Amino acid sequence: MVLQAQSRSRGIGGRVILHVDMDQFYAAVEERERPEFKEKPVVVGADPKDGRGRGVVSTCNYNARKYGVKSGMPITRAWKLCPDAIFLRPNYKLYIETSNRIMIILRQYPDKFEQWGLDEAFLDITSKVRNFEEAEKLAITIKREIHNKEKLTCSIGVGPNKLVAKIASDFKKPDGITVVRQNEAKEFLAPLSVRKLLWVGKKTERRLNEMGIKTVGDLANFDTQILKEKFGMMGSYYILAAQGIDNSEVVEKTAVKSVSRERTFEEDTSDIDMILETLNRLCREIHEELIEMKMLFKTVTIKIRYENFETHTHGKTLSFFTDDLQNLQKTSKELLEPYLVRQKNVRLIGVRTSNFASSSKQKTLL
DNA sequence: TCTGGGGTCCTAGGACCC
DNA sequence: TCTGGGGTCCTAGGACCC
Repeated sequence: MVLQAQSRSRGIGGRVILHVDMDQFYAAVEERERPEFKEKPVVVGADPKDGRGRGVVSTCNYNARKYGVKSGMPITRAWKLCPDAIFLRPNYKLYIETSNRIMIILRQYPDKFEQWGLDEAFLDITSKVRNFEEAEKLAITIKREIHNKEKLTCSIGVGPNKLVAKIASDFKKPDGITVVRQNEAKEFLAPLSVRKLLWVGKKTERRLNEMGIKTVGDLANFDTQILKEKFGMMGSYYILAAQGIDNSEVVEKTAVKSVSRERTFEEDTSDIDMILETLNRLCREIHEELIEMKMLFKTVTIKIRYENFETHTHGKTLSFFTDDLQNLQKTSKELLEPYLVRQKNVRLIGVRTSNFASSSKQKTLL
């Protein structure tokens, strides 16, 4: 991921990168469609089912945040914090359509463009501007165009690399612009929690905290050898990141490498027929998508999660590429069956296909 | 706090080949 | 006859992103 594109460094002058991040994207799109929602707390995510629902909050608006609701939070907790909120199921079709139009707008501006999820993008505008002042003006122009055409706001970070631009875009939300030059980067990052760094998630944050590293400044001053030993390649990345250095390029995303579906049951179950029926349905959904993409798969991997959250994956690589539904269903059933033991209720099952070849090359590949 | 769904990449061990 | 080293592919698990 990050590390592969990492080795090349830029010549003198340096880069200018924008990170554009739509504000509370799903909730904002819903508010745009239903302006009366604007004054109320809106939570987009799973169905709370009067406090018995499963799943999490995808996005919520600022009115919901006042009650302590956050994305990623269990929907039952959000329901307890704010039972009067408007709880909406995500309307992905609408978000994807909106996202596609926004990405078309953004693509006009940079030399290099990289979409991140539905609502974020990196823009390398190095050759388009002479300095960071011009970059800030361009950011204003972009914000204005998105707002005129889509009636949505975004926050933009301007930085010398992707890491700093991304953290900067999060600095003044919503509807903000934050500019951080290379010579300001280290100072800008130093007081922030290590958690703000790209690729530092919950687990890594905890490990770093246990080593006495809480802020990016702490990380910058820590023994680099120990970090490398403890965190491997990522350790080397963290050391540079803490200095505000990130040489990864803005690159267009390449073709998808896997297609998967998974389902959490409404209640943990031991109903084998129901589980296998669900498995078949997931296979059908995957199959449809693969046909549309004109892709053949060679590897099938199933996933099972028991009621105690113990999770296993089990995969098999075939000796040939195929897009046959019966084969997918048969293979995933064979892979899953050893895990369907009577003593443990099942919470989730999933199927993933990977190891793709284009079906136009079907005849030549084995 | 009782933890979705769709992805990507890294790690580490093992098989297998030369 | 107790044992190298490099390369590639596969498998399972895990961390992270939105």
